[in-house]
Amino acid sequence: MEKVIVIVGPTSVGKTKMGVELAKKFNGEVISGDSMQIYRKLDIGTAKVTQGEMDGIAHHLIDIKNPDESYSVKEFQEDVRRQINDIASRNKLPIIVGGTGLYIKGALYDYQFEEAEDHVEKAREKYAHLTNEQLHGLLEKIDPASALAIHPNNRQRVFRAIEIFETTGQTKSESLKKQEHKMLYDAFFVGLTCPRELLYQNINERVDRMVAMGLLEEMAGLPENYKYPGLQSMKAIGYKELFAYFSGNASLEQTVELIKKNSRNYAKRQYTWFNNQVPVTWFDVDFDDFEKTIDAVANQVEAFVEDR
RNA sequence: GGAGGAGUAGCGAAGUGGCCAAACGCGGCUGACUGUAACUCAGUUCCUUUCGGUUCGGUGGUUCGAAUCCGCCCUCCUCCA
Repeated sequence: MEKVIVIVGPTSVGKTKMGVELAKKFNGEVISGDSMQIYRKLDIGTAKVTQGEMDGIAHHLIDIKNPDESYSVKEFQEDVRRQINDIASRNKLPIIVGGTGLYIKGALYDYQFEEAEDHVEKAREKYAHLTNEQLHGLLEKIDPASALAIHPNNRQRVFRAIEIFETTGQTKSESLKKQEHKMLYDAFFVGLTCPRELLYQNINERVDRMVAMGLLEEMAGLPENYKYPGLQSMKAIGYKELFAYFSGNASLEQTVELIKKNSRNYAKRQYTWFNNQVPVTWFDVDFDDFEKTIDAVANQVEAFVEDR
């Protein structure tokens, strides 16, 4: 099994920097595990690595889509697996850095996604008129096990479960049963963390910094066809809140506060995912002496890498 | 100094004699997650593991029973002086 380093954690803990530092120490290349940094032109709001921060380290899966394009776990899975093979074949260490839990897990575990993406919208339109309960009732008929696992109010997931059946002829629960839920790689998960209060403070400060660096201008400067709230890229925190501001329905202060809050909530969800979905080894980040944190992580990574 | 209004859980805000540990919203906390995932959804939030205990500015009453009624006191707001 290929050895892979994975750096995860909530937003604003220093994953990007850690990725670069480890890549330098262990002759690695970084693969982004972020669902929003794939988009070109969304730089400030996604806290995308800058050329300077990369410091000569190769970064993959960044800027691979335009903001009006969609992307999915399945594509990510394919892209990451290809990158891992590629990097490993050059005798370098693949280092996945990112905060998108599902994408990362989907790429490293034996998640299996069926083909047939095109019918998705159709199925969704077909049942658009149904209430949550009716929709859930429908799922209960075709896939009782999934219906039990998905809350009726979670319309999006109920839809998807129905779509899986209608487009593949196989239910979601059947599909899951075929999988082993095993990791396909020899991965070491480095989790970066810090006290909640400090994290929230960092997040708040970072949002202020983004605004100061021109977040509003970045959004305003996007081509018109990218500024559509329905786009996947425009679901990104830091952008989706801006629509209300530019249409005059929210003050700048309200908007900034909302971005901070959404970022904090997001950070919490990331914790929940990484704490419960994946075997993470957590490291406390020392922001005053990041070198110390790097050393602590590097020690364990070294032991992991040398153990072949 | 006078007139009126208000003080409810972290915040906002309902409640105006029993069904009130107190609606609802926000914020917080916890969790779920296999093609929108920076998405979507759920639970929880006075103390207590349970039994139970202590609350609705303070205090003293009325009442079988009070956040709700009465007296006094404190604080805040508006208006008059």
